[in-house]
Amino acid sequence: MAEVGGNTQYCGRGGRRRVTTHLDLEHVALDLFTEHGYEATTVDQLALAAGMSRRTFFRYFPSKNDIAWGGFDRELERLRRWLRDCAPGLPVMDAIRQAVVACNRLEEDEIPWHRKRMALILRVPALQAHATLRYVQWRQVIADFAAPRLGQPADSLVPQAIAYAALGVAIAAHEQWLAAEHADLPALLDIALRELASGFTLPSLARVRGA
Amino acid sequence: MAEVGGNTQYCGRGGRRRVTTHLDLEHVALDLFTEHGYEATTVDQLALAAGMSRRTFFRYFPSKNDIAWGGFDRELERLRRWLRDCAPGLPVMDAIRQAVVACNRLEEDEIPWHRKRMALILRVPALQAHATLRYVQWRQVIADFAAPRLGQPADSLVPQAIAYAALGVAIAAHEQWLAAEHADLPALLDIALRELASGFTLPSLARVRGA
DNA sequence: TTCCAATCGGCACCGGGTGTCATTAGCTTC
DNA sequence: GAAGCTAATGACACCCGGTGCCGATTGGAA
Repeated sequence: MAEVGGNTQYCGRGGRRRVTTHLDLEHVALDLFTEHGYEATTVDQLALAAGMSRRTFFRYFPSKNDIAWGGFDRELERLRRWLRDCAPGLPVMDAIRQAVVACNRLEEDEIPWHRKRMALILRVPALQAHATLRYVQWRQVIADFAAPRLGQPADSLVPQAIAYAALGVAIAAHEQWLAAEHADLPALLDIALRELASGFTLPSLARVRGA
Repeated sequence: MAEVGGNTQYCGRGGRRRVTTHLDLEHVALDLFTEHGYEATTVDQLALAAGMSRRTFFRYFPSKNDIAWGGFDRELERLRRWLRDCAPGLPVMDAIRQAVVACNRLEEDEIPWHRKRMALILRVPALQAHATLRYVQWRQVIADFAAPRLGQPADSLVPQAIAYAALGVAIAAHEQWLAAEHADLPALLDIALRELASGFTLPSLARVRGA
């Protein structure tokens, strides 16, 4: 997990060159997954398609489930920085909303890959389950931000509840984005997180419009 | 999955008696898990301890991960009924809070088993991940309740966000309960769900007390 | 050229999960 | 009480994901 998403072409001095990169392997895998289905694609097939042995595959990714999480660590770091640098006077829930929305503005050419990734993560049961283990870190970022502002430990009830709730509504927004062909992810996240911050008592446009 | 948690001693006419019940098997398994650890306990050992073959074990539970979910379907049904029967004028988030709190009042002699169950589900990574697949049904109950009151489809953004958020804070409350020896689960759920309904803007006792 | 370092490949092995099929145990009917 | 139906059981063979181990390869550096 330490080096997942790392560049990899050549690092330290000495040693053999790596036969491919995490990113290449990820793209090969995502293509096979979307074409034949996740479960139906075996690790042997992935390794074959990537021109490596099965054993070597597991040196690139700790498990088949981890392939779809390419740049996740980088995204986490972005979110963490955004929250660290936001205005001190900003209410906690506003800060979280703005940070999450900002960190989900994707570049145009990344969108197709991101849709593939999210389609897998949100719809394949095995990945849906595995995602939970990754979300732990995401929640930690939120809780670590909220806790000092509330004057409470990060592992206490309210910061944890905020982290869980924020994650939940963010996932719900992602699902809506995925379900609609040309939906606007940041806009959906903004609505969802505003609802959350209001305790779902917004007599808002969103509800009238059926968003 | 259809019959998990079912009674099972003898059902239809004809045929052989089942060698044990789901509940017995669950208790045997929970004991072994808490004694030797979840990962370290193989299905072969479970089957042996329960006096059945490995193959038969998988006729009682679809997977090792499902053992800890004994009465979950019944709990879901309880929650569903509670929400169906609650006062029509009650605000959505209040109804959800009251229902969840009510459905988590445990009988004294069930608490030790429930703590074992939840310790596994919330702390063993494999089960933490698997739980996600069970939570889908829980969220569905919430979304199905909230949707008509908001005049929206159950699969639209706000009902889904509410369901995800409610689930999240409920899990956070369960974690606090598990972490403290003699904590009061309904009380923690009540606090967490009140916070949620207020958008985490409560200047409340909970925060001052550090709950 | 030699040495070192890191990757790669192959192999054996483990554990969860499934399909198949013969066997067993019980109830019902004659 | 024997035949017949039904359903659960047990044994076996597989598949697949994942890991430990070790020798073989491929490069840079001394």
